[in-house]
Amino acid sequence: MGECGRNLRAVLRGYRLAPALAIAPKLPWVRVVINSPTIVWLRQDLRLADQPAFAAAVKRGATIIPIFIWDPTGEGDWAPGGASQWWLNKSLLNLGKEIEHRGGRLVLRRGDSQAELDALLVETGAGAVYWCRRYEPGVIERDGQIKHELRERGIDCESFNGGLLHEPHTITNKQGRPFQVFTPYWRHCLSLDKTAVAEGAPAQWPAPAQWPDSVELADLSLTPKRDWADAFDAHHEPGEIGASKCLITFLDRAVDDYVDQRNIPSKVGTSRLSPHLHFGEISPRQIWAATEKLGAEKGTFPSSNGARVFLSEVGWREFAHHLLFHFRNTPTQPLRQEFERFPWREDADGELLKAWQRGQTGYPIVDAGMRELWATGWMHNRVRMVVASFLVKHLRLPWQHGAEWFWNTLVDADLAANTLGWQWSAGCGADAAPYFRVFAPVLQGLKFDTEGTYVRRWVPEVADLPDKYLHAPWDAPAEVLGRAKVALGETYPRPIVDHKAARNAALAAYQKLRESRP
DNA sequence: TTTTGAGTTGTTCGA
DNA sequence: GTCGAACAACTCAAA
Repeated sequence: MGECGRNLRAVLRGYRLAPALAIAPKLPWVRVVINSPTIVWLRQDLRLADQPAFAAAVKRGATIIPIFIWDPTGEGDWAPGGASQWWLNKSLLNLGKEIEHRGGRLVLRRGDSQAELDALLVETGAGAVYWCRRYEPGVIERDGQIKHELRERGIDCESFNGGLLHEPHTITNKQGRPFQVFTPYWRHCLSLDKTAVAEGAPAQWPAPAQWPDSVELADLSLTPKRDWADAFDAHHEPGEIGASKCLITFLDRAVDDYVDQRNIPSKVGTSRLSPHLHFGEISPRQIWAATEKLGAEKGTFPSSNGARVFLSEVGWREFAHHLLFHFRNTPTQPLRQEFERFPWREDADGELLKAWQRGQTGYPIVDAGMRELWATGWMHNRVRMVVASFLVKHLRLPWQHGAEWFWNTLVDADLAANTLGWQWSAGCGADAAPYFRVFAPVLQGLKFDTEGTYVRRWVPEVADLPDKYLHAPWDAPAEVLGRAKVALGETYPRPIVDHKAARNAALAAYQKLRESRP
């Protein structure tokens, strides 16, 4: 069916078309300038550079209307959590400012995505809708329906790869199946052609004569009701500019020592790009290009281990998307099905979970991590592994509980990464930690927070303990505790589980799982 | 086609 | 005190 036929059907469905389009329909054999505006639907690609949806809109040559629709119920079971909403609010604020600097406007709407797009098409007479793809199962389904609907109505509707080096559907192993082990996956990706950085939004905005209605940012109610997130400001700078600063600082100061320093939670040894990447304020393509460029200038690329290991972390993000795309039930179900029968511990009143969430387990490194998370919306990756292992193995509580808490409290909460991380920790996912790998909280503390800087910062109750006992206050003699003004069970909890006993119970539970295999 | 070796992040035990 | 081995099972690719 030609454009005219589709336009006709659109009219029959009750949609008013742009006059320009109705008068000069785009026919395959006639080159016609399409004057109807292009809607660029922004989602998790909140940036103006390396933005293929904007690039395509520029190429189309009409006015551009960038929109964001707040549609939490349209995200399946995974509406953005509180911390993510805090970030999103700031990110949208900054993106709106950037667009305004260029003479444009960011149109904000709330409600059902399809309904809002429909309304915007009517209001603006737009003839095209472009967006960058997302990979969450619920979102894939929704977007597919929307694309189908719009195309049925003769709207030029296209989606693009804005957030990955290689999209999941383009990667398979030699048997044509999805990879389940990281190393061969990443080797394969590295053998492929590099993905080039795309063009972005125009410097001078081709603004429509009339902008469609927009709600105020505050109307999206993205700021938490309680004052929980007020302190986040001190730790993060959401937005495209913040993302660039973050990358430049990291490449400038930290990438060369990344291999060692990334494990020290008291230091800024990691890139801290995760929330920026999640919201698409920066793309992995830009990160790749910048890492290569600055490394080449310094003469450290490709020879530097730091850069290589850093880029392989970007690879883990890719791998997470690969797995989520190909194994769509993994946000709630273990990839390895036998883990459905794992004998989790009863926690009827939820006291164990609560103690973990609040950083009251009695293990300082665990509590420090959980409190950093609550206070800043972020937690150092080394500590994420420690607290995850603690929840799943020491407390033997379902990894899904941890995933849910992280989902609500992390500013970088990302369905793909969160799912991979938790399944990896629980040992039930792809390329997972072996069952016998039970992180010992005291050892991890001593190894990666030797001076105790991190624990003292987040668990001030024990700050006056000498290094020797900081990570295991219960081992300290009474007089040492007294001098440090620590009263176990009063000022700071006794350990809620005994490490050795908990470790053995976890190993026994995994043993049981093996034996009960059908 | 079959076999083989290697695989993000650890801990404990015993020599 | 240090060091290597053992702790599954499975995926993937190279031989």
